[in-house]
Amino acid sequence: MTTEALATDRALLARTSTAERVAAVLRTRIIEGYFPPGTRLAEDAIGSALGVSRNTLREAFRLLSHERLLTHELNRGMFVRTLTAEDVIDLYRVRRLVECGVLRTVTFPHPGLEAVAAAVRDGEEALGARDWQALGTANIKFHKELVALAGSPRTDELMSGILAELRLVFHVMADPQRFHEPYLARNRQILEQLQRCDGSGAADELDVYLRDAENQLVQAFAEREAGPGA
Amino acid sequence: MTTEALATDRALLARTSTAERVAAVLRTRIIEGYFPPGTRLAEDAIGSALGVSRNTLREAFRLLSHERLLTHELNRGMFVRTLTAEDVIDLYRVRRLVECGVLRTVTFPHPGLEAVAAAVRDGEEALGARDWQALGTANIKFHKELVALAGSPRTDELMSGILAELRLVFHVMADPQRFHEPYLARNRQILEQLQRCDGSGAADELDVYLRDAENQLVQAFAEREAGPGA
DNA sequence: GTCGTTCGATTGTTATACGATCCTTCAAAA
DNA sequence: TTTTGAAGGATCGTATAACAATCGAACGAC
Repeated sequence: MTTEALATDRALLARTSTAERVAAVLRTRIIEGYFPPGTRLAEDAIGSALGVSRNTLREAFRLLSHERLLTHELNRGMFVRTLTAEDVIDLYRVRRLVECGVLRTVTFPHPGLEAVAAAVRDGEEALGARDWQALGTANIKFHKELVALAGSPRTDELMSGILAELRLVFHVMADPQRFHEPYLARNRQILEQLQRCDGSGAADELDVYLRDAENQLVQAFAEREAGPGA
Repeated sequence: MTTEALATDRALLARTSTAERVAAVLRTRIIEGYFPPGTRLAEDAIGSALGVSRNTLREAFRLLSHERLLTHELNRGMFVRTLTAEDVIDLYRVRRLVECGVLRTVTFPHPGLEAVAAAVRDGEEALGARDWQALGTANIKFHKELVALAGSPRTDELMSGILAELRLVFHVMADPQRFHEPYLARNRQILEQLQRCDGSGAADELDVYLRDAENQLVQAFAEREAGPGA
């Protein structure tokens, strides 16, 4: 009997520090919109509410600020990040660079395509059930699995951060949940191109796809700028 | 008189926190090899040596662990990251994806090429002066400027992290400083292709360039594995 | 030689304290 | 009226101390 088989179980055993658990709680709250962008997170208030000390909370804050979900102003504290139109543009610039770059390398029957297909199916089922929440989740999973085709831990982590920021962006949309709906059909089309080993064609289509989404979001930002309180 | 012109000076005024300054000191020490990979950084020892409290030091540790220069093991402390051959492979996978992806977009006279040209010149001057330290710095600057052509803050930061990790990798080379020397001529060639707006050709050449460097490093890792104490 | 126990060292976390900085308020001066 | 300056409170940045939890090594029992 070998002990190597247990190596994969190690991650399950690894306990998480208090700071990481606190960060997870705050991350969820921020993404779901409980703490809207611009909110100040006072150390005292949050710390006592969650029952952790300031030191531990600060460590959690630092974790989240590295994920770009919080920004830190010296002697002023932590704030939920407020993204600008320029941020959206940069986020989509990175997405086009990375996602399209990965797709272009798919010129053979890639085993990871099964996970991509699963994400597409999840999205289609969510559409059938009119579960917009699940649809958004499936769409994000689709793009995460696309990048995972590269088999690069660092690229995965990069994408994970980019998508976390994007969830912050989606909050500016009037109806964030339905934002993803029209892209569902295009997801399947890209999947089918990949299954035909036409990575280059898939990349070209994804490029247009991402430009469309970017324009849609930038326009939403422009409208918000025009009439914030209207 | 407008105040907008002063906006760029703001970064200079912004004081840095103690944790950031401590992180800067440790970062330098790690990169220069004073703390070799695998070294454990005890909170007490480092903290008292630098004259900062444990809390502040821990914030600095967290900064560096996010840069992947340190790894954190629960209840065991911080260690200088020890990279594996797989890390090298992944680092170069990301480099090919990002650097080549950026180059491929250069199909017009890009103003940022001046900075790239400056990095090439720096390298050539360093070679003439046989200043291997400066040569390595110039080479890293070359690649950083290549990526900067994308004009994307997030891509710049990603690349900055990748290059920091690479400096850790170079320590496995018997003669890290001269490692970069043969790539200098290829830097100029890529620059000239970019100046001819042949981004695609430059990308193709850089792809081979990076594969060569990767193989060289992976081989050095294999030799180190074979006879660590020889 | 393997297993269980003990013990010292180090980290994880909390609590407290004080100086530094920011924001607000309000009054005085131009 | 607008601007300037000062006082005050609130919050953060940092240091210090303390205790619990955990790890690693040494020791001893079987």
